[in-house]
Formats: sequence, C-alpha cells, structure tokens
Amino acid sequence: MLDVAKAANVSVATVSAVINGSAPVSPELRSRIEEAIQVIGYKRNAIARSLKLGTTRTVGLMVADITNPFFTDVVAVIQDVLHRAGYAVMLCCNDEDVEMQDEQIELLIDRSVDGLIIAPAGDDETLKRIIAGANLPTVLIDRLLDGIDTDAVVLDNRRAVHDATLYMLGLGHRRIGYISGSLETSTGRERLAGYKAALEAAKLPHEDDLVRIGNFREKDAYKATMQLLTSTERPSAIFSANNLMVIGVMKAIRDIGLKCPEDVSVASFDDFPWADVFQPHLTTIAQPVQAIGEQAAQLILDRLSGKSPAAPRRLVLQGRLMIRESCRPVSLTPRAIA
Amino acid sequence: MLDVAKAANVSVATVSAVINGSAPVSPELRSRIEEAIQVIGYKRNAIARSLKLGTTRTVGLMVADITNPFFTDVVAVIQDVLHRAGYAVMLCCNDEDVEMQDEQIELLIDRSVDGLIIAPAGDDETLKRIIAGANLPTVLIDRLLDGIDTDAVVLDNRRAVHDATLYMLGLGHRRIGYISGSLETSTGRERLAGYKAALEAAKLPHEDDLVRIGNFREKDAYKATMQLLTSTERPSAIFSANNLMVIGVMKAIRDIGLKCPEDVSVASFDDFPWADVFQPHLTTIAQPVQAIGEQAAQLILDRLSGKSPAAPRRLVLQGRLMIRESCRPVSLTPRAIA
DNA sequence: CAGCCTATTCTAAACGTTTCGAAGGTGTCA
DNA sequence: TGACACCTTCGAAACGTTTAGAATAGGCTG
Repeated sequence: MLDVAKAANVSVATVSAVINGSAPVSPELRSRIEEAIQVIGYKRNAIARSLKLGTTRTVGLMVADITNPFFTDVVAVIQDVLHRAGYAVMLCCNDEDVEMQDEQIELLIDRSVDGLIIAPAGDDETLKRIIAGANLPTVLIDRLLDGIDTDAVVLDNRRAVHDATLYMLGLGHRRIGYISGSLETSTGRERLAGYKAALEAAKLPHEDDLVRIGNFREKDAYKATMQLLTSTERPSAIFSANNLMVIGVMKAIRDIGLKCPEDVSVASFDDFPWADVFQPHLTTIAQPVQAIGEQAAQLILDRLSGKSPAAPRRLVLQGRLMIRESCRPVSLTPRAIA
Repeated sequence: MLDVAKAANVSVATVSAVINGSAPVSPELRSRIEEAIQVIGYKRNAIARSLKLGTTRTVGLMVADITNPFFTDVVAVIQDVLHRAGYAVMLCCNDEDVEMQDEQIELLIDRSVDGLIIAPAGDDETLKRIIAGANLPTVLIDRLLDGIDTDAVVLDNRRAVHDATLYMLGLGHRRIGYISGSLETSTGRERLAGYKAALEAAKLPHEDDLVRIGNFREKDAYKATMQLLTSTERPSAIFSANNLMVIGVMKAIRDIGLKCPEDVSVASFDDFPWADVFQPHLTTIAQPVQAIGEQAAQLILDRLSGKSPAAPRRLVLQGRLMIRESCRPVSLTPRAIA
C-alpha cells in the first residue's frame, strides 16, 4: 500500500480511502491511485486489516464427524451461504472425540474467528467453559449443550423418533431394539426419549436390554446389534439412531445369517440419497439438511451484523418419516419371536 | 501482552521471550511472568503474530464437492494430520463450478494461507494464473492441472479403469456403456482413456454413442444412462466414472424397469462403506483414501517446513478392484442384446 | 481583503506481536 | 583495578493496515 501511495504520489490514507470508499477522493487522485494499484498488482493484506479492525471475516465451523453425510450436507450449505456473504469458513472435525474437540475449539478461537458454528461431540464441561469464555457469536446445530444459551437450530428429535417407533409398533412389532447414539449428546438423549415415549404410549414395558449404545459409529453399532440379535429373545425390529450406525446394524444382520426385512425390520434416523435404489430400501427419518444449513448460516450472519435480537433464537425443525420397505408387518416375519 | 509485562514489571520483549522460549530468561522473571499470564488469562494474539511473522499456520483446502464421500474421507484425514501439526484448515468447496472455484481460491489466498491443497473442478486458465501468481506451496490431489508443476498425489486412474473394463470384458460383455466425468478434469480424461485402452486391447471398435458425459453428478448421470438404455442397441453393462454418478445410473435402470445385475451389469469408480450390505452389492474401484489424505498432508507439511526437495514430487497410488455382485457373465443376462 | 467555510489530503498513532541491537550487571583474569 | 566477556533485560522499530484529527487550498461573504 505504501508502494501504491508512492507510485501515485499520495499518502497511504488516501489510498486506503479509495480502496474502502470510506472517504471522498477527487476523481483525479482516484484514477491515479487505481492505475497504480493495477500496475503494481497490489492486494490488500487481510491480516493487517484484521489486526486493526479486530475482525477476520472468518467463522469457525466444528462438527463431530465430517465423514457423516448428514454433517457433510449441512457443512456444504453453510459454507456456501457464508461465502456468498464474504466470510471464509475454518473447518474442524473431531471424530466424536471430546478431548480433540476442546483442542479444536481452542484452535479456532486462537485464529480469531468472528463466530462459531458448532455441532458438539459431547456435553463437556471444558468445552462449555471455553465457549462461554470466548464470548463470541455462537450457533449450535443439531446438538444442544446444557446450560449454554445461544442461537441454535435443531431437529425435533424426540417427536421424529416417537413417530417412527409408533409406525413400527403399528406394524405389530413389540420387541423393538434401539441402537442409541452417545447419551453425552442432546440428540442421543432426545431420540431415545422419543422411543421410550412411544413404547410407553403403547403401554409396553420398557426393557433395558433392548437398548444398546452405538455411539453414532458403525463399529459400535455392529457390536451392539450382534448382542441384540444373539440375545435369548431376539427383537423383531431395530431402530438405529443415525445413518452411520445403520450400516453396522445391517452388517450384523447379514453376518448372523438373517435378512432384512424378512427376519428383522430396520429403520433409521437420517436419510440416504441411495435409499430408494439399493435394497432393502431403508425406511428412514429424513432431516431437512438444506434448511438446517441455511438457517444456521443466517443466524450467525445476523448475529455478526448485529441484526439479531439480544435473546438467543432457537429454531426447531421437523423430520420426515420416509416409509420404504425395510419394515414389515410382524405377521410376515416368520422367524420372529415377537 | 503489555498488561502481562506491566503486571510482572518487565518489558514486553521478555514476556515474548518466555512465551516463545526464544531467548534465555532467568528463572525468577520466568515464574513471575508465567504467574502474571495465569492471573490475567492472557492469550497471545495470533493475528498480530501472523502480521509480524508473515505466516498464519493455516492451509487452504479446496475440493470440488464436499458432498462426495470420497472427498469427505480425504478431507477428514488431511484435517486430522494438519491439526496434529498445529495447522488450521480453511475449507472451500465449489460444487464443481469453475467460476466459484476462482473466487474461493482468491478468498483463501486473501486470507494469507501458508499453503494450498486443491482438487480442482476444472482445468481453468484463470485458476492456473491465480495459483502461479500466488507463489504458495501447493499440492494437487486427485486431479492434475495441465502446465502446473507442483507436488501432487493422484491415483493411477487409467490403469484402474482399464482393469475394471477388462474384468467386464472377461465376463463376455461387448457393449459396455461408459458414464464419464467432466473431461475438463484429468480424472475425467484418464479414466476414459483407461476404458478406451481396454476396448482397444480387446480389439473392439470404439463406439462414440456408448460414452456419455455425466459430469460427476448424479442428475447428469441419470440422464446419460436414460439415453444409453433407450438407445437401439442397449449396452449389457455400464461403468460409472465415480460414486455420485452410479446412484444416478441405478436410478435410471430402476426407472426404466430393468434390474441390475440381471439385465444390466454395473461397476463404478469409488467404493462405499455400505457396498457389501445393500443390494446389489456393487463392484467398485476402491481408492486408498487414507493414504491419499496422509500423503497430501505430508507433502504440504514438508514443503512448509522447507524439507522438500526443490523438484515437485508426484505420488501415484493404485486403486483396487472390489469384485462383488453387480456384474454377471453376459450369458446370464437374458435380455441383453450384446 | 480578512475571515470563514468546505472539500480534500495528509500526518501520525494505533492494533499486538517479534526481534535486533544496545544497555546494564556480574564475574574472571591479567 | 581495569579490560573484557558473558548473561540477562530492555527499548524501539517493524509488520500493513485504518482513522481521528490536523493541515492545506480554494471559494465565498461581508
């Protein structure tokens, strides 16, 4: 910038004024400066600018698992919206690991991001302290954090699972296995609550051994399903609390020599683009990923531009039950013990 | 930092020395300073540091489509390795859009990233000019750029598709449809070349109307497959040049009332975690995503630490043909015209 | 023509670090 | 005791911007 100023024979203040349009500059100087910028090929240094302005036009985005297509879709739209608004996105993922999560958040804050969008891996005290301490515009997506009162966009998890469970119950299933996500997360807890509520509404006793923790990961879900299927009273249906886990569920069913839906009905949280072309066509709960991403981005943008009301805004979206072919009436499930 | 210096009654230079361990400091002052840091809760400002040092410890990562599980997997490991090395990752994706790609790269460079890892959407002149002009450590992944001579890690695409085609040929297929990716990308071109080479080796005439462009996207692949399947001489097998497109291929097969593999054999580039549990079990070419990510990250890390040789390093990995059940001998394909 | 107002331009401080070279203190040796 | 070296600490400049306020020039008014 100093070079430009010299070349155009003006002060840096004037150069800054034409670049930012922050002050009136005579046409003559303006064109001289613009030419000098062209000739020199000058690019304003964003770091220096950030230092002075105290803003980086960058938002930190942390999700638990970028390998999960649900998060991927959401990240893609957030990234898109934010870019259009001139913001860069700094991405972190932590493999559902709480320790790494703390590090990553620190790293983002250290880089002076202007805001944070987070899908937390777990309800960690350290994390909450860090977030509170950072005092940055923050929006939580997918998962809430007890005691952290910020903007957020989440799904009505309880209701979605409640409805799905009701659907399976309606098919006559009485022993429905439930592969749960980590109960450290609000989604893990809410989804399980939906399942239990539906059982209760149907006046079925809650049986602890029908619920197994799969931690939202394929491997753990595989093991959990194995246990479920080799137990004395095998369930006639299984619900998986997310997309990654349902792969593990299906693998376990296959490895144990059973078939879905003939022997076991299966339904899952999160939809797949290929769900109605590969068999069995999975019955799922589809999340409005586009809307989640857009609204999260908008929430942080509003907050950053000071347009938001002081009170945190909490958006709750509804899932959609996609009934396909992986669940059958229990009467058509010959080997079922239900 | 000034506050810390005052509190400990020393100069900022000394504070900086203990924080960075860049100069010897007496035990007494050191402990006094460390205490002051604790008390004040001081965090060094990375922006100011970057300004002085001319380095941000951030690398820009741009992939064509973060919704594509292949890229997702690679991004996840790159992110992981880089984080361990103390680098942050700034992520961009451009939906295979060349214009947006230019913008995004500019945005990354504008943020003063220390290096760039790119899977370019297309062989765009502007992009190449920008990259060359930025004069940053750069590593290309998955796709090369004509005339840009940097570190890179890619797959031996030609050979992988060549082998897969040979496999289908071995099953007796003579009319193999090919849904190609964008020929603006090196992968698009190389994969197609592998297909053609295999046909040639089998002394089969090359027929232009067996090759359709699907641009690596599901929708385009769907249309392309529709054309292929409604043509007068329907192919008995179809190869899809990536994972997203094979969904489109399968949807078209379904919508036209055919079955895979009974009526049409299908194989595809890129593997899926669910490929051997949902039907038909797809025959695919698996890429070593872990290795690609690790090596790309290592390449940029070496370059950033000046450990690399001056000459660019080009790593070529091999794909693996995962033979499953979506391809059958042509003799078992009753309705085939082949 | 002095005085004043406006429009434009400039000077200089500030953002929070790092680091070079200087300064001060202590110890050793002739 | 003076010269010298070494070790620790410090002052101040520099990185590249933005911006408040001062300065300058020109035009207008009384």
